[in-house]
Amino acid sequence: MLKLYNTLTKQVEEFVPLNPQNVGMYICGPTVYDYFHIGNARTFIMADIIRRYLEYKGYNVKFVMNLTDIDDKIIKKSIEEKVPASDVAKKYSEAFFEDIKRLRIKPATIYPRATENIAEILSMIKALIDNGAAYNVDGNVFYNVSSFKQYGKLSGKRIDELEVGARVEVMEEKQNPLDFALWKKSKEGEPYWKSEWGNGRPGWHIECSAMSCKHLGETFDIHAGGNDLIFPHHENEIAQSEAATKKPFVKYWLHFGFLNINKEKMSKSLGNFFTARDVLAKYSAEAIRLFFSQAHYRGPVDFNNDLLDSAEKGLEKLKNLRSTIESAVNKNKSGGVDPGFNFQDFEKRFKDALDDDFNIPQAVAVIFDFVKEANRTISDKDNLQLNYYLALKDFLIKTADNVLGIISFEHKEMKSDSLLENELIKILIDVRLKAKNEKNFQLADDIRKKLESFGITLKDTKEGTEFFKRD
RNA sequence: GGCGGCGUUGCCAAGUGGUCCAAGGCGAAGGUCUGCAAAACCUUUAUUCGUCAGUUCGAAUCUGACCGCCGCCUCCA
Repeated sequence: MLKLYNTLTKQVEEFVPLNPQNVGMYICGPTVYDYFHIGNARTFIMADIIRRYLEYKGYNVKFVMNLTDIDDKIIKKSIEEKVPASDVAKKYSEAFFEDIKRLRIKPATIYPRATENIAEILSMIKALIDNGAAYNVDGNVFYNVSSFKQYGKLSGKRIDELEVGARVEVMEEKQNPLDFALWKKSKEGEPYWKSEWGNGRPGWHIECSAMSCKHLGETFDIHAGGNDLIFPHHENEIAQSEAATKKPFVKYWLHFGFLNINKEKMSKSLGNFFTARDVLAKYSAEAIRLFFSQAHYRGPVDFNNDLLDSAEKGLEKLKNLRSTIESAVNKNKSGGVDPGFNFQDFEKRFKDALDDDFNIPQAVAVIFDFVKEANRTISDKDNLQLNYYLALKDFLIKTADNVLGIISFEHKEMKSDSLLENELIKILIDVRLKAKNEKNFQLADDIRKKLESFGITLKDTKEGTEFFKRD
């Protein structure tokens, strides 16, 4: 039974989807005005693992991630770069898709964009006005926060306390400083869409309400995002959606902890800003995923190169076992003994960990325990049956590959090995063997060292020399 | 000022009342195997969970105080 922490109730609750088979999940995607950063990557990866785990459990997940492709930051960039806002959005949307692919993030079921859903947005704004939750002031439409009695139920904030803070933008037109824009009147030269209130563009919060409703319905199961979105973004989404539909918006709210650099918030002004691309240039997607998987999704995480190095190193254990499995499978020997390995137990521990509010670090620990146990069995007995190796592979594909995404079997297999290259390596291995037999260890070691520098590792075993290529 | 989070071994980090004298990863030390390696395996590496006081038969886990760190309250994953 899956339990998860719900920000709305501040409690760990049993997960009961609205429909027993199908789960609707929405995550706030990027504003496409720049490359996304490593903190965004954490959110996307955590959401990805949660989604994959729900699928592992047999749910049919409809996973919706929006792209905010029109907003102030995009307009600002378009002015700076003297290109249309749509070009900025196009460029960074494409970069976004490249990056998430490299991070091995499974594509969403659908990626709705704000600019492609203006009609839905307008009709929701209209419904809000009709319901007395919004008002138009000279082409700007605002949400009337005081009209929604439950405003603050997600973030635990109270309207009267917020007003005292006096840090909210002062705008003459607003009835209440906390009211937020649903529709922004366009200024000269800005992109706009026509509406009954005049030319303008949608406010930030409304697109998520409108698009989640369109694709997941008025009430859906899971809404996720970074911690900082709790207020005001998600609070506003609730206010908009529930005032428009008069129905509960979301059943479970999931929020991810922040990524810090040396305990400080990452920001461009502090100069400690890393895009996901920067990090991918130095580290593998699997290492990045493993690194994030070793901390609980709700807590903060500190990011630096040493930690990524550790993760990359830890991955070696997994990759080495993969190599062992693959060379055993390739040999395809018949006979051998069945070590009586308890796969069910590991699978149960893996499930129990993730059922407990997605305790991904615990699930990773189970994987490493599994690796150790598998290696122990292999080093104990040298005549193991093929089925055993296939079962090891099957387990790792189901868990570490398909759910966590920290190792890939498919990728390895698809890597096109040149026949010529392999034959040449075999010749070198033969030469080295002769050298070894003649006790010419210097030559033998030299060959091994040279091959190593091309990423080819030789391993002497009882059954001869094997070689592995690093990814 | 309001709301929330955090402080566990050399580093990262899970655990939130007994089965924990605390998982897993990295690092370190010794050993097995090997011509030497690599990989793997074995052993060791927190009598202790920010501090103090309390509740309890029993606490890293609950309560209180204190110290330290951080986030949100404004665009932000």
